[in-house]
Amino acid sequence: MSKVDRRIAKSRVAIKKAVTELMAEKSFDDITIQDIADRADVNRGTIYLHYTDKYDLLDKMIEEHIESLRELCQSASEMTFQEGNYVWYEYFERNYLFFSTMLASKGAPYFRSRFLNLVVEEFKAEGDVVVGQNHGLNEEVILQFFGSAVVGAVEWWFKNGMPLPARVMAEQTGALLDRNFE
Amino acid sequence: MSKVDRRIAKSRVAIKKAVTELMAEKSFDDITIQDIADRADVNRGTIYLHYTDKYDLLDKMIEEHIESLRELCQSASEMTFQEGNYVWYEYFERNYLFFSTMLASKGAPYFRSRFLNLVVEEFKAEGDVVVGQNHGLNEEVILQFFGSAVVGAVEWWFKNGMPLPARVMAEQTGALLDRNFE
DNA sequence: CGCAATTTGTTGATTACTCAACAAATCAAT
DNA sequence: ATTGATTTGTTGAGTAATCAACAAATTGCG
Repeated sequence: MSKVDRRIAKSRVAIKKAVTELMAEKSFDDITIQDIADRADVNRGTIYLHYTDKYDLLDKMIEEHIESLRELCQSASEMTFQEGNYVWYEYFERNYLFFSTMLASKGAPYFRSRFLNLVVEEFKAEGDVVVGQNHGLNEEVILQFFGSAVVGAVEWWFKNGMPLPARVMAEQTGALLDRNFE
Repeated sequence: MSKVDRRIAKSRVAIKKAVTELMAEKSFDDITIQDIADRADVNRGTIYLHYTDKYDLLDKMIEEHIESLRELCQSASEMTFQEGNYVWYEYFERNYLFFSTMLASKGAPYFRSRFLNLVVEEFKAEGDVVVGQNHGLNEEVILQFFGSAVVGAVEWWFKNGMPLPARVMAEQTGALLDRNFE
C-alpha cells in the first residue's frame, strides 16, 4: 500500500467533503459538478481526474463507507454485539452528515440496500445464526429479519435527529440481538 | 490584481493556519519547518517556494494582519470611534488564535510595536488630534499616549481570555477615546 | 415545440506541488 | 570540544492541478 500522493489525497477528501455538505443542502440531482468544485475549492477539471461523473463519485463514496464499516467489523470480531455496535455507531456519528442525508427520505435508496447487504453479510461472517431458539427457522429469513432490524434502527436514529446517544443505541440494539442469538 | 492560482492560495492559507495553530502550542522558536509542513499537510519544500524561512513567514503573516486592520480603518473612516473599534474587535475575534499568541507574554515583541505603530498612524490619518482640551499638548505625546492605551486594552483583553464581549470592549474604549478628543 | 442558457466532459499548455536525496548548518549532550 | 542527530535549505525529475477554451449534451422557459 504505497502512499498516495498528498495532492491526490487532499483533492479527494475535499471533493467528497463538498458532496456530503451539498447533499445536506439540496437534492443530489440538483448538485452540479461546478457546485462541487466551488465548494471543494478545486478546479472543475480536477473532479474528472478522479471520477467519471457525479454518480461515479457518489458510488465511490458509498463504497468507501461500506468498506470502512466492514473493516470495523473485522477488527471488532471478538467483541460482544454491544461493543461491536458501538464501534459502528461511533462511525455513524463521526460521519453523521453523510449517513443522515443518505438515509433521509430522499436519500439514495441504493445506499440503503447496499447497507442492508453489508449487515447481512457480516451476520453470516459472524458464524451460524441458526442457533438456540432459532432452530427450525430458515437462515435467510433470520438474516433478512435482523438485518432489516439493525438498518431500521439506524434509519430511525438519523431521521429523528439522533435523539439518543450512540452509546445507548449500541447497547439497546446489542441487547436485542443478544436475546435472539441464544 | 489578477487572481492568484488556486493552488498558491490554498498552500499559503494552510501554511499560515498551521503556524497560528502551532504558536498556540509552543514557542515560535521551537517550531520547525517540518512541524509546519506536517500540520499544513504540505511538502516541506512547498514552504520554501513561498517564504525564505520561518521568520520571513511570520513577518509576512504579521504584515498581512496589520494591512487588514489598516484596510478596515479605511472602510470605517466615516464611523464613530465605537463603531470603528467594533470592526477591529470583530477582526480580533475572528483571528483570536493569532492575536492572543502574538500578544501573549512570550509573543513576538516585534508585533506589538508594529501594532502600536499602526494605531498611531491611523490616529494621525483621522485628522488633527490637538483639539479641544488637547490644546497646548505635544502631538506626539498625545498619539503615543492614546496609541498605547488602545494597544494595552487589546493586550489585556487577550491575556485574560477575552472576558468581555467584543461589542463591550469596542464601546468602552470608544467612549474613552471620544471623551478625549473633544 | 424551439431557442437560450447552462452544464457537461474533454483538451492542451502551463504551473505548482511532491518526493527523495543531498550537503551544510545547527543543536544536544556527554 | 567531538560526536551524532536533527534541521535546514536546495536540487531535479516526475506528477497532479490549474486555467481557458471547446463542442456536445441537457435543462428550462416562453
